[in-house]
Amino acid sequence: MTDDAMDLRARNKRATRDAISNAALRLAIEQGPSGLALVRVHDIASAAGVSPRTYNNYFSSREEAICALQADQAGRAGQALRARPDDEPLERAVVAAMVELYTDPEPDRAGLRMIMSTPELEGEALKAFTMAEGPLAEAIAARTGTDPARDLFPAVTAASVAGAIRVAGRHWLAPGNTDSFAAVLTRALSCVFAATPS
Amino acid sequence: MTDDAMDLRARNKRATRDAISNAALRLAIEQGPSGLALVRVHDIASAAGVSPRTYNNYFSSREEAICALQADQAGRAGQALRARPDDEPLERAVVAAMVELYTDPEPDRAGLRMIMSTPELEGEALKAFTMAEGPLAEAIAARTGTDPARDLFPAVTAASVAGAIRVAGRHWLAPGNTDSFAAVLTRALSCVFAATPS
DNA sequence: GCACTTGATGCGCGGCACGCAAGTATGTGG
DNA sequence: CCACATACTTGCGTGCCGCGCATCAAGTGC
Repeated sequence: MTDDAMDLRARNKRATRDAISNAALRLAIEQGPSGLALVRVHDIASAAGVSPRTYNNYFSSREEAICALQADQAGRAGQALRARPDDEPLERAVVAAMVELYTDPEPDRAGLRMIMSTPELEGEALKAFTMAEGPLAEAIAARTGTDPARDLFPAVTAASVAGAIRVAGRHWLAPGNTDSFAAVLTRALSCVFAATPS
Repeated sequence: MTDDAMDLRARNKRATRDAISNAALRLAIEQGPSGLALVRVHDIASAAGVSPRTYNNYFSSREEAICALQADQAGRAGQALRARPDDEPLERAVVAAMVELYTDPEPDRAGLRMIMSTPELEGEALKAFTMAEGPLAEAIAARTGTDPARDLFPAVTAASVAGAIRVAGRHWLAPGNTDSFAAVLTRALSCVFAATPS
């Protein structure tokens, strides 16, 4: 899973991918939410030290490039839950897995704010989040011993968890908030498992 | 709210908007999920009896045009919940409101399948769904008497409800399913309010 | 070292979003 | 009934983008 576990080709590929994605996010943050249109593909590519043509060998839209890191992280949700001990009850396992996933490291406020305050980027991030629901639902089903094909519980819970993470992010970004993301996330997730106001 | 409640200008505007959006959806269905790229703006416009330039006075992307109907419907979620009697308990009110919203009329299988099996359209629909969560959260907060600024419950629940509707849609489209959408939707929503497998 | 695989790049085409400036239909006051 | 104000439609031009194709270079296995 680490760099030296893959051959040179794979490492270079990941390196350029990360370079492009980091450059895209950085430029987007510099321009601010209102200036997304000013972030040209050419700028991203040259900031990443790569040709424009190469840029879209990796991404087919600016939004995709900017949100790639978020997408990768969300994609690990399923495996994060599976990594919890089998005998842990669902709620505890979900909270622990998601807190671990989103606390290492603490999310970048500027990047998250940029994404969540730009409709086009939010849409892209949303897509990534939703893609992650499938594996997460399977992990939940495996843990609860339910059949995803017949029972809607795993899928609905996965969607709820994803939604809670989004809500937590939004609340964490709210002006004047001082709590750690882990704290907010825990509060949000507790709402999923308790149908009454906290 | 009905047609004759607005002046001619507004009625014409809505008429062309609907014409464009219907044409877009129809053409998309004809081409199927894999052929979205073949649905040109020019085709949509001429099918709607309007110039290409007018098309993007209303929509700035094919996806937006195709998903406009879904988006409008989702946007009514908040008001649908507010329309329920004040003394109705939350779960009952939510289920009733959403079933009413999504059963008049029964969703179009072809359109829904088209959208949910095309990543780009799914992303657009997702965005529309998420936009509707805000008003829905406010309606939930008003009903439960909680403060949306301090308590995450309304927002998380709104997100969960939206997620449940999506899951219901996906399950309803699954091959071999014979239940009505209302039935599936009710089952999915019940998962939101019960943290244990049904 | 050599043939093969795979990623990077340059070029060109078709398409799209959108600003701008008429042209035209709709609503209003005299 | 008519002129004026409003705002929707349309054509045109511009700049940017996604992507197929052919080529080149770096990496890999024998």
